[in-house]
Amino acid sequence: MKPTVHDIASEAGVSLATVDRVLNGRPGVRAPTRERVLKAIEKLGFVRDVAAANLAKGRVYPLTFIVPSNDNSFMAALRAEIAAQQARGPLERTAISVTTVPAFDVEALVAALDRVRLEKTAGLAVVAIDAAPVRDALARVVAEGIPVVTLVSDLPESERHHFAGIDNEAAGRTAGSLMGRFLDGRRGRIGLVVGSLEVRDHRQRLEGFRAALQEFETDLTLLSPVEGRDEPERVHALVTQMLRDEPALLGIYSLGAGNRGLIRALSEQARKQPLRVIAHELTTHTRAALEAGLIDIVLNQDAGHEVRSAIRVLKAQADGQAVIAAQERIRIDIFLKDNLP
Amino acid sequence: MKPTVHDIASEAGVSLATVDRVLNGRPGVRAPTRERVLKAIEKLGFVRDVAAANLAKGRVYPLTFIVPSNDNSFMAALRAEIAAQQARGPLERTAISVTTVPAFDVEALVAALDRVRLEKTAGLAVVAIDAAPVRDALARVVAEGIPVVTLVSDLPESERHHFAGIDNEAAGRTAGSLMGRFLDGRRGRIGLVVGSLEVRDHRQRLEGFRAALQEFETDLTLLSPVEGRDEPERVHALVTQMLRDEPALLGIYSLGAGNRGLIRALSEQARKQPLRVIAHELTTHTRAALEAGLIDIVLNQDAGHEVRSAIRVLKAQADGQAVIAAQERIRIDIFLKDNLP
DNA sequence: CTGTTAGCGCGTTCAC
DNA sequence: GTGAACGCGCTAACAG
Repeated sequence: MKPTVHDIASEAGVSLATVDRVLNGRPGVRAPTRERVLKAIEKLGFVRDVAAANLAKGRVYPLTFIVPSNDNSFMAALRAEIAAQQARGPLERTAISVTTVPAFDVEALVAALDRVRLEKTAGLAVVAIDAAPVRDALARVVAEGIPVVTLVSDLPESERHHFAGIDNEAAGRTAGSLMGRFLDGRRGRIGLVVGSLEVRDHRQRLEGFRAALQEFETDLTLLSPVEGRDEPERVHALVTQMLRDEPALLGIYSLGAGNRGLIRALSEQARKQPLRVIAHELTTHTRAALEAGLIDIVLNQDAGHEVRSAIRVLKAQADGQAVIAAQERIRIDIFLKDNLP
Repeated sequence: MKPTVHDIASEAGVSLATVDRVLNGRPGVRAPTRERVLKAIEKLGFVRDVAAANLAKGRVYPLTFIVPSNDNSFMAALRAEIAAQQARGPLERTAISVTTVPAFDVEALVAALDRVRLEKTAGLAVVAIDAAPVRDALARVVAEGIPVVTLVSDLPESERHHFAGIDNEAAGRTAGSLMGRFLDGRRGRIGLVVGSLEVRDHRQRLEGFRAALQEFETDLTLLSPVEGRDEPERVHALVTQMLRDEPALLGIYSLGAGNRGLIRALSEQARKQPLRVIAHELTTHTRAALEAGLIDIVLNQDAGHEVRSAIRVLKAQADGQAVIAAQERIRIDIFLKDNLP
């Protein structure tokens, strides 16, 4: 059967405690003794039973999540996923506490981050805002020795250990690449709806979209982006106006949130020629719009994956174990009405 | 802290053994005693520690996989994923044995299935062939009380407990829906390359593709499908001929394997007008073709997910636990060159 | 520096 | 019917 610490101990002629010290890289073992143990491990092909180790340790990981109290469906889904993992805490040996802060509120976020430093948390996951004070506050948390993962929205210049989210530039390119294939050979205009160009994610998506579209030799013109602030009402007004003012409109790329407004605007108009629409995040609203044919494509990041990945990374980091970054990459999902989950 | 069996025992005023009997639904407990225990469990919100339970049980799940010894990249990837899980056996408390049988060989598969019945396996995962003798052999395995999961290729009329694979009709619809958007308003023809129309998966993809494409009001004509038998050489010859004979060809949907041949044929021709190509399974070849612009879209099923899902389902089935089917659904991945993992 | 020992939460003989 | 006691593989005090 599978070799155990006992087998290693007797093979190496030492006691369990010594084996344990070597296994966990703790001090108090002379080099030659350590060598003997390592050789025994090698020889017997020992693999430690993580479940048993955790059981013995009885360790729990107190983790902190800081997320915006945003009203949109995606953030709600994210919070729901965190709550789900919170409920699984006893099973996963985690104790997750969640702090919500007003969206886009730098000061509130900084205050929350500074509060985290006082708690004895084993790791922090935070939806970052792209601002210098946030970067500094994050640095202070890291300086405290607390592992930090940015969630959904990154802050690459900061000291965060990992980012659990999608490559937004690639997402934009994907949208542009699809739109280019949809409208190849046509002549007309494409509308762009963003949340805010001050948000890094949105800027990156926009860049990627433009770059990918340029590779097609088309007579397509991009309208200058309108900012919907991720608010359905505002998006509704902007899109309605766009549809009225631009008879040659062939497509719309909505790269922010607030798609309820987009969908309402689309359903209110009655055009003869089809309009190709690409949006982000699969929610009840965008799903219904896909099924109704109002939206062609939804690009999605799986909030559940992001949350679970963040937890895995934080636990590994807390234990000083390396993570396989490639394995934690969050994929860009593409949904049509035909491959909905 | 988390309540344990000890807490339940003292709360209910019984011993650990009695609690255990109730927990595992074993006989030897009077109804009133059982009630007291259940009430205590309810009251304290007890959730049993699966890891500790497994540790105590020392249980291992001997699982059997039967897969075709096919030469194509997808099956190779599938076998690699199984091997990877095999290596993780000690950690996951599984002991996986793999049997390979010649592809499309009904007799060999039936023989392998009948051999499984003699082993004391805790579960079987098999890439099915759509044939009556296979269905009967599967029924015999199920009759033996062995949980069975079909992998990649299903056999719905059989007694299998679960299917770990994609909805091929939906995959076909997805391809058709994309092709329709790519070529909307054009006039021309679309080529179809299948492996074999005797394979259920391929028939389903074809059906889905046709159905989705019909929803577009286009002047597109579907050529009758050519059968490449999943062999690169054959596919190469067929596609080369198609490209020569059909000057009005606008797109190709390759719904089987052997895409090496497709890619070679595409790279050898030099057309002026772009050709929209959709294929299945992300391999080193199709990935390179995406990046080179020879293929527009690759639909993919994640072999790793399929294998891991099959294992989870088999273990659950062996323990008589229900699985959340929705959670085990294998998604249809869509890849462009822009969102490659 | 190294060894002994007592658990972690649960399952499973055995006696009673 | 019910309970006490031991062990799964590993960690963590404590001794030595």
